[in-house]
Amino acid sequence: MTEVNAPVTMSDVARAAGVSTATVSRVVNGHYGVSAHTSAQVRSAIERLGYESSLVATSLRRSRTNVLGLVTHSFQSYTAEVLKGVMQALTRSGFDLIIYANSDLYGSYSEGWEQRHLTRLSGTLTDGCIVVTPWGEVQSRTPVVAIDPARHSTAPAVTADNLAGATAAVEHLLGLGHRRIGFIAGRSNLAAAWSREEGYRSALTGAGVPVDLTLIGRGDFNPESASPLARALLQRADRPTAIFAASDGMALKVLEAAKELGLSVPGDLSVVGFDNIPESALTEPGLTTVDQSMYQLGYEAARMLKALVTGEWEGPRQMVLPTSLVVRGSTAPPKSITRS
Amino acid sequence: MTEVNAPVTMSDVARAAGVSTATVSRVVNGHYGVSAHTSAQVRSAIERLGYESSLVATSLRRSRTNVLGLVTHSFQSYTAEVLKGVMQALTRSGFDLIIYANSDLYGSYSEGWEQRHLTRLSGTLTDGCIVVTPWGEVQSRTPVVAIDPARHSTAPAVTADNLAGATAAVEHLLGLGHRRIGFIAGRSNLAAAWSREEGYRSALTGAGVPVDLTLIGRGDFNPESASPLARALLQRADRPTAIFAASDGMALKVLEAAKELGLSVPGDLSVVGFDNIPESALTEPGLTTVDQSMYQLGYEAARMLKALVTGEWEGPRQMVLPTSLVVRGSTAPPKSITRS
DNA sequence: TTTGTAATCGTTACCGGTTACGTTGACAAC
DNA sequence: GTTGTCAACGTAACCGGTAACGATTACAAA
Repeated sequence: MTEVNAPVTMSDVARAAGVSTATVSRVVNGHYGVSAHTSAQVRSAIERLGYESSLVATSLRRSRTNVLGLVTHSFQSYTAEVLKGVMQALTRSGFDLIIYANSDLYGSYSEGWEQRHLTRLSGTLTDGCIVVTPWGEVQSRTPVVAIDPARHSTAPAVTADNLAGATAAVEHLLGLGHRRIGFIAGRSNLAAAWSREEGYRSALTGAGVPVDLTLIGRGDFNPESASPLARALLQRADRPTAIFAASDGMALKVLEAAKELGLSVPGDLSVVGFDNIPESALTEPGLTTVDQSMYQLGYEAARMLKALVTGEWEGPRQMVLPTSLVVRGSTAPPKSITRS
Repeated sequence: MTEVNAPVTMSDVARAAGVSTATVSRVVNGHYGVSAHTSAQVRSAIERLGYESSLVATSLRRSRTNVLGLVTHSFQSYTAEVLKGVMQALTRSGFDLIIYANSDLYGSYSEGWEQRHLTRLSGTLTDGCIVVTPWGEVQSRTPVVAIDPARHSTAPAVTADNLAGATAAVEHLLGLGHRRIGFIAGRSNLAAAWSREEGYRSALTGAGVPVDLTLIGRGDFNPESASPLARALLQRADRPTAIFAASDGMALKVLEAAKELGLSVPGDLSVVGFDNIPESALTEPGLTTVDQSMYQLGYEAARMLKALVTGEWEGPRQMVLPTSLVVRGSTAPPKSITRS
């Protein structure tokens, strides 16, 4: 890297080409009203000086920047998968992507981060934003698409079919013969968390198993939040024979807790997660989970945002993507039951 | 989301509080020269209107923004792992992160992308940048740390010990009894690609095995580039008994090609990769590879950049992190050899 | 030759902040 | 009473671009 103290600006180019900055601007943006000769002069000066327009200055003055934003609270496996999908959807679209992530100055779960980030970017920098797991409603001058939105949100959003997924997961456990099934919930203001709990409840009810509130632990999707909850459930005299966690990150902590307590999985305890993050396939045994294709979520969100920005979107503004159960080694019939 | 057409600006706050924008700015930035009473007035107005400073406007005028940048050419597993490390290092550091990725308008491998991105950001938006796998030297007003830099670069950089890793990988194959070992190289202008090839050569030479240039395929780290090369190697009459690919992405394509040609791994062919991306553990059989902790690369790069920006860096400006061989199911002794 | 029109290009206000500088007024020292 | 000092605040220039508008010129038509 070479340190350069004087960045080359548009007026440098203008001076070198012997024209005004307005003309340079016209050349750069391909606007009407520049003679071929002048244009060539300017282009040559740009080339010679290595000029590149400042994203900041441009976006301050202009409404359209051809940059889409993505704001996220933290950066984990989930986010990474989403990002891959977003990038795929944006390839050769003419839109660049800016991802903004904060350094958590206000603490891990400071409310309103999505609004703060959004305001800082959306003022001018980006033409629209994707918000990953927002906590509430947000305001913005430019279109916003949420991935895993807050409950009761009517804003554009892409989400997985959490209800069906959770139902399938619990029905899988019921089918294996489990009746005492614990649940570790996610942050309740997220629609995803709510739907997954709803799936858990309806599957039980559908099978004629009463919902035991003491078997429900209140986590917040943060893996660490699951450890004490899992331990509490597993140290009960009448411990559940299976635990369904609302996210893989939390499910992995359940596996950890079981190991610490000397319980074998799936012998003494079956565990099911939700998300199908890459890590869930690497545990021993592999984690049975619900796949929600975070890649697909990102891809569809980006596609929708792109179209909203250009004003071409015609489909529904809320999209639900299918989920599927992935059965791995962490689930088996409970010991006390012998299935035919 | 609610669409709002008038974003609240600093002058809105100033008007509401009955002061000038200069005073608001002083309050926001905690500068000297505002009475407690006025300050309270302004703060109240900010709260009431929900004002948030525009990152763009601020960075245009100011030199310091407390935002670090990361520019990358594409977004794959490798990048995602790096990002996790970067975010970890930046947690509670007071620096936010902006990731800039382009949409590939100029084609997948347009030269000079890193300089273009950097110039657009570094003008003002960021205090410094991490560049992931740059193709050449870059110029910038602000500090730049490269991850996997170009060859012969003397700029600040973090890289894995590619030479040792590649040597270990090939020695592993040699130890299993392989003698005809193919190699699929990476993009040669990257130092990483060069070192990995150097490791391949020196391991062979060290074992008294002559380097057969026809066994070396020239890839570019792009997974797709490996497919035809792998097929070419495997369709030879005297096909190699093992292939070492300079990246996991390419190694996975070798596995694919082998499968298509009806070759069993590791029975007919051993395969070794480099990187240890999550996917490499999920294949059947698992891919033997060299772990380079991309997480660690990101973490250290961010740590270095942070210190360079604040002027506190004292260590060496080029850092090499250790690698380790991860043996999985894709390597075994060649069929013709029986080891004692 | 005069006039109209369109092409070309410069001037300037502006985007939303920051900051150098100037102004005001309160208070203390002379 | 005058002067000096300093805190508190406003004014205006500025960052690097964009775009509305006005000015200039060339060329064709009258």
